[in-house]
Amino acid sequence: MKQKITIKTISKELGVSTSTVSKALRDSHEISAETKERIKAYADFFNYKPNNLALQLRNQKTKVIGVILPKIVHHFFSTVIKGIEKGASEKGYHIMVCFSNESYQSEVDNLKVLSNGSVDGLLISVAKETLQNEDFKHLQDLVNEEIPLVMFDRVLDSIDCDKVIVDDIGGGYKATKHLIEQGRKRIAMLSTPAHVNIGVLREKGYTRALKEFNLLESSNLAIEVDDNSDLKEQIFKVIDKDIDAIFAVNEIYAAVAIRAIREKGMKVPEDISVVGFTDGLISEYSSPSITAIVQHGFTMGKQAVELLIDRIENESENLPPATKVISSTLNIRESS
Amino acid sequence: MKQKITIKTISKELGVSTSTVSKALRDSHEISAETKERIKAYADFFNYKPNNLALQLRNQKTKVIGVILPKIVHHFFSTVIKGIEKGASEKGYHIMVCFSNESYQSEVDNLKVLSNGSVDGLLISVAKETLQNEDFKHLQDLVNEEIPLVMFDRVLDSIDCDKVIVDDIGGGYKATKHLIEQGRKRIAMLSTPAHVNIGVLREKGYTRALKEFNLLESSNLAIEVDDNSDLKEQIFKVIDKDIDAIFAVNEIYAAVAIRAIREKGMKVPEDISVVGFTDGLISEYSSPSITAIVQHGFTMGKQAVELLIDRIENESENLPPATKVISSTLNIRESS
DNA sequence: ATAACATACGAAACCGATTTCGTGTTAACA
DNA sequence: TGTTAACACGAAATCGGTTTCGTATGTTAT
Repeated sequence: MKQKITIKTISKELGVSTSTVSKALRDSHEISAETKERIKAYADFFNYKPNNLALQLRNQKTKVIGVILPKIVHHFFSTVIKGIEKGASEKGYHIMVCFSNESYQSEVDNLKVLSNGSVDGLLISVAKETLQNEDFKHLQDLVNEEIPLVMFDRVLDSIDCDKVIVDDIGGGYKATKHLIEQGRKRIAMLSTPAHVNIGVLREKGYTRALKEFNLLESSNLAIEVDDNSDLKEQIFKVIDKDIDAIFAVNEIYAAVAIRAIREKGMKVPEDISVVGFTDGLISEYSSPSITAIVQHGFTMGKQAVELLIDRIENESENLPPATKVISSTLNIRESS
Repeated sequence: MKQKITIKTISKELGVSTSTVSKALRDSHEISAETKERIKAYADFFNYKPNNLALQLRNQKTKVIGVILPKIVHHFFSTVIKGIEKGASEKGYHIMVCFSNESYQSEVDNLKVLSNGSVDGLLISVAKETLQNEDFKHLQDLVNEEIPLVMFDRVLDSIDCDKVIVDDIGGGYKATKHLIEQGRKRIAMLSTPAHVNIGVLREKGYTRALKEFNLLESSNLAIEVDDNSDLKEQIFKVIDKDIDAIFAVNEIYAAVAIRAIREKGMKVPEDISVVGFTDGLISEYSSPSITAIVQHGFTMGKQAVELLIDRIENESENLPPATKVISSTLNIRESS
């Protein structure tokens, strides 16, 4: 990198002190008009730009927000990032993104680096491994150090900070209710293993809807999908239970379910309706297009970052942590 | 944020100088074993972590790489990011991600902020608007300042820096050749407007394949899709030209094409084969699943960042700029 | 003529680290 | 006993800015 021009360079060249240069560039009244002119002209000509690091160190703020995500190649999370970036840039902040890749150690490492002055605050969605480990010391430390922190999507009850979550229960309820209103009686659910929180919550909504319509006895066909064995085989078994609808905990399960149903010689939605969770490109462009619960990732990201910036800029107020719930909506398409 | 513990705090508390503390923590031989012990114990106990900003300012390097992308909610780009992050973290770097949202002004603004010392180098994929404007001053400035820069995917010939691109011509060629080998004779292509480079290049590959098999007269059915009017209508017109295959410039066009073909009462792949470009979730999970050119975004991101870090760490060598071409492969599925 | 004050600028501290260089103490050696 | 070297540590410069405070000069009021 070419040697950058600094205030010191300018001050030497023009025979003034660094304080004068600094003040002149910031248009201080302490400096005479002609001196200002001279300095500004010189700075302009040589394309002087103040060094960010120096400013950040001096001001004790970076205007950078750290974001730690479990993964990126995922429609929901990339939507969340977009929301975060939008909200951040609107308030003059930049974002520094790291990925835990669902790994506990990665999460800890990233946290350590980011929390050392590089950022003014952190946005975190916890890795799966961390959820399983149940070791949250790194996050508790953050809270203890009073570093502004907002958790989103995958949050921990035991950590005392602002949170933004999707209304998973409500989503599960809406999806199931929709199927019931379409006249479906035997509604299966493809859920996740119990340690993944979202599956549990969405299932809760599913059960609530069934209960409300007195279908708990006849329906209640939830299975926990095992990611380690073949997905389609597991779905085949569900189909064999003489069902007329499937509520899938995510888009991919829904897409694979449709394929499985067809392979069994049945039609969607005539024989079996399918509703997914997460409204991404698959739901939109597959044929038939898939009815799905929209998670509003963009809104979630934007709200999370706004909450965080609010914390950062109004530290003194010391308000108690808040939890925002982003409600989900149903996008009805061809599969139901 | 709670007042952070600094070297100065430690030095005051233990009655030694800051130099001693710094040296002790870095395990310098200049410091006696017992003093080291005392200082380390204290630092450990109060969870001392050196301030990143101070280090970065001192060392004149940040170990951060700036990334500017046109968009994020896009399978290809999120894959690229993943590759970038992987390559970066392997070498101890972090990434700072910004989005231009395809806007020229956004790109310029982001560039300005990042290039002021916050990062050691930059990775850029140019915004559409910038490509149209043909105003590349901001990028030329970067090169003039000798800030390490690697452009990827959407690159500019006129800027003298390292580049990583997808082999779009080869991809178009492979896709078309595959269709020809399946016995297709009248192959349509859904391309982009001429100012979008990728469409032009992929079309070049398409034409080359047709020429090679002497189908240029009979086939050569490329249309430029107009994003402002209805996509499906445009595809209907193409189908009416009595074609037996479609090569779509991206996944979405391919998915919509399949839907249009079905609505016309024809079958995929029996009546019309479809091949897409960009192998994302849509191609994988739609039914029929879509044969597609895999772009290897991950590889592209990883190679780009490795090229960049090489530049950063071996500045002195001053090698001439290189351009890497990531070759694409065909992933054959049900649609062809 | 002198006190009072505004003007225009510089010196120095500060943000939080690292590192070079200098120095006082002690031990070893001639 | 005097010289030298090793040891252990501190002072100060540095990275690139900002800001407080002090001060020389000129202007105005008394």
